[in-house]
Amino acid sequence: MKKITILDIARELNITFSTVARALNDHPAISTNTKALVRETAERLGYTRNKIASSLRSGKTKVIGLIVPRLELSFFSSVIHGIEHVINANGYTLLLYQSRESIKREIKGIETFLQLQVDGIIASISLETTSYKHFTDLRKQKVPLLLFDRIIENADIPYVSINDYKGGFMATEHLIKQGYKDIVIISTNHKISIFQERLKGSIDALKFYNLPIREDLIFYGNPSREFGESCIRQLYQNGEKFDGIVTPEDYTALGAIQALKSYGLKVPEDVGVIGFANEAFGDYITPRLTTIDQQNIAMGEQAASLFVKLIKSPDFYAQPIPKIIIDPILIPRESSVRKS
Amino acid sequence: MKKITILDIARELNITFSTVARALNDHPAISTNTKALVRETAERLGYTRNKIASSLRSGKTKVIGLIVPRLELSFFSSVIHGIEHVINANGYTLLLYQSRESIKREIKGIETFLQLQVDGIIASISLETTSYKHFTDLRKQKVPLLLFDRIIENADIPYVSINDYKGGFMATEHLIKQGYKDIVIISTNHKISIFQERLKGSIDALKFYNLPIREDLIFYGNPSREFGESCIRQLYQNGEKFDGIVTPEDYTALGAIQALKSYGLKVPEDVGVIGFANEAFGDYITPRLTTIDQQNIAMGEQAASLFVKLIKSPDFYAQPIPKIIIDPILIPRESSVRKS
DNA sequence: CTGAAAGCGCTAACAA
DNA sequence: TTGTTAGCGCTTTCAG
Repeated sequence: MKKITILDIARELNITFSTVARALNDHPAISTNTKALVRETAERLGYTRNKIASSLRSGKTKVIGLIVPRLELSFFSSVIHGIEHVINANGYTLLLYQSRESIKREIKGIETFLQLQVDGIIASISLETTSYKHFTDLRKQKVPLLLFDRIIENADIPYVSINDYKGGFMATEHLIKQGYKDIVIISTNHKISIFQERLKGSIDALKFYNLPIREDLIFYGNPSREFGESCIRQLYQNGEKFDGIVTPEDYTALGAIQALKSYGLKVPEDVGVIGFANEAFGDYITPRLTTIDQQNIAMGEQAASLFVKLIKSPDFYAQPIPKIIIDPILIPRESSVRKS
Repeated sequence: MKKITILDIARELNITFSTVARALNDHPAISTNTKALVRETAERLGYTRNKIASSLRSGKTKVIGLIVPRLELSFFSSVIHGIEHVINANGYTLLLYQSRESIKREIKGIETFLQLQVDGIIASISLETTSYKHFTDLRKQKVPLLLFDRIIENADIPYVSINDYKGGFMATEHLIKQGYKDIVIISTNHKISIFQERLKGSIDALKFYNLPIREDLIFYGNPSREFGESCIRQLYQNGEKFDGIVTPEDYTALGAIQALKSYGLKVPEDVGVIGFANEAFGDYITPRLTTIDQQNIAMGEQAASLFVKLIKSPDFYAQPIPKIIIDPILIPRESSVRKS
């Protein structure tokens, strides 16, 4: 079965293919009658528009490339939900690429997208990414780029993110207000700004409430269940006194809780734990995990809306570069709330 | 900054653009010298191949469309991991579309993919899907299609799946062997074959071990946490005697466990529960959830490998249609193992 | 080993 | 309101 083109439809109706093209694109200068005829014939012959051809000609693909670190994090799958919704509603299709936290793959993804002539790229950078050339180059090439959550600050690239400083502050403040005093801060050794901001927020919260900043209670590592466990192990082995744990994200918190349990410590009675990101599993575990919500779907929708808006304007990178900062929300659950 | 094309490179080197094209495609009839020269110039000028143009000409896009119900299920994100790996290694790119369990969106996804001239489609059907025309039509149009996990049987479409009958049997048998006797089977009201097979397997296990099949202990609904809870609530309200629960997937099992807990019943002491799919959260909850693993990554890799193999053959739908059936694996964890 | 030339299916400017 | 025509950037056949 040969593929049907506008030429086939034209031949069938004894008109030229450009009339057919116009009819299919709902061009105002075509009679309603011809349009109906063309549509009907298209339907009957089983015509499918060849977007490749129209993209080549028009220079627009109506495809947006999306780079996320990994789909396994429910944060990203929810954001995608939001993005996809808005993007599709505006006639765009999403092309997805996972960097798997590798800068090499991130670069590969951008390359692939450029070859495919995507109309723009939305991305959240990998944990490994410390050099930003592959992103700043896009700006030079005038390829629309918008970052979300894991953003690059001061790069004149539009972004949507949460106020991570505030999130860190809120998380720590929450533990303090629940009466926890010796607070361990688990942070990361990644240079990514969101984690740095969260850490700053945590430290400022301690300061604000006149609690000492103890370097021996601050950990730096690769956020993960394993790292959460290992921090608790170290604390335990060093005989440190502590009763609260602030983590950079929920998996680290999960690991911490599991390790605490294994040492016979009760959460939240003996130790309060708070995560970050509101991963889906946090609501299922025992005790249910207190965390900071990043308004995932809203973040996705706002990112996509902003992107769509900018891409319509004559210069995507016109000054000032818009930056949307969303407020984090504290989700208090069992892991940090002592039954009084 | 104007986009660089092979013409620019040709002009720069005083050769024709067709030589440049051949050089870039590593054509055997081009001297190593010219190739080097062309590559170097391409690099220097910042050339990016326009895949849209080459796709239009060659009729191949090297893009595979993937339709999954939803990314939030870790089963799908893991399978995607496997698929992406193999697909990329073979020079293809993945275009992702979520049906969100809606047949309407599923059809929309296929349409989008066809317009984009993807080289083929890999899909797992939505729960809502009972009519298969949009899939069987692909076969008629000779568009390569491969299904995984949620497949359509007897449609002459290649697929990769697990032996769901065996999975259902194993799950039920496991509970029986653990000493549970009054076993509730939660199934679904979806027509999808995988759930039907699991149910059959469960029932046959009861038969095999000479346990009665009690229709009042079989539930049909929409697999979800809520449905799991509601089944337990009904059982409780009806005063049914039961001590084992087989579920169609892990979220239903999660709901069941939570409801059981709320009624003061202990899992696994009073009631044993087994899930299906080995969702990531199952390992985090208390008690840790016994489940059936579907070898997600392997499934993805096998699906992609088979697809790549078939797409290279002259006729994708040549008889016999290959079907790969993977063995399910029982993952015994706390929710079904009584400490003796 | 390289060049010339046709054309993939569509959009859009210009004519009529 | 419709037709004519020229490409978009590349692949590929046929010549040389």
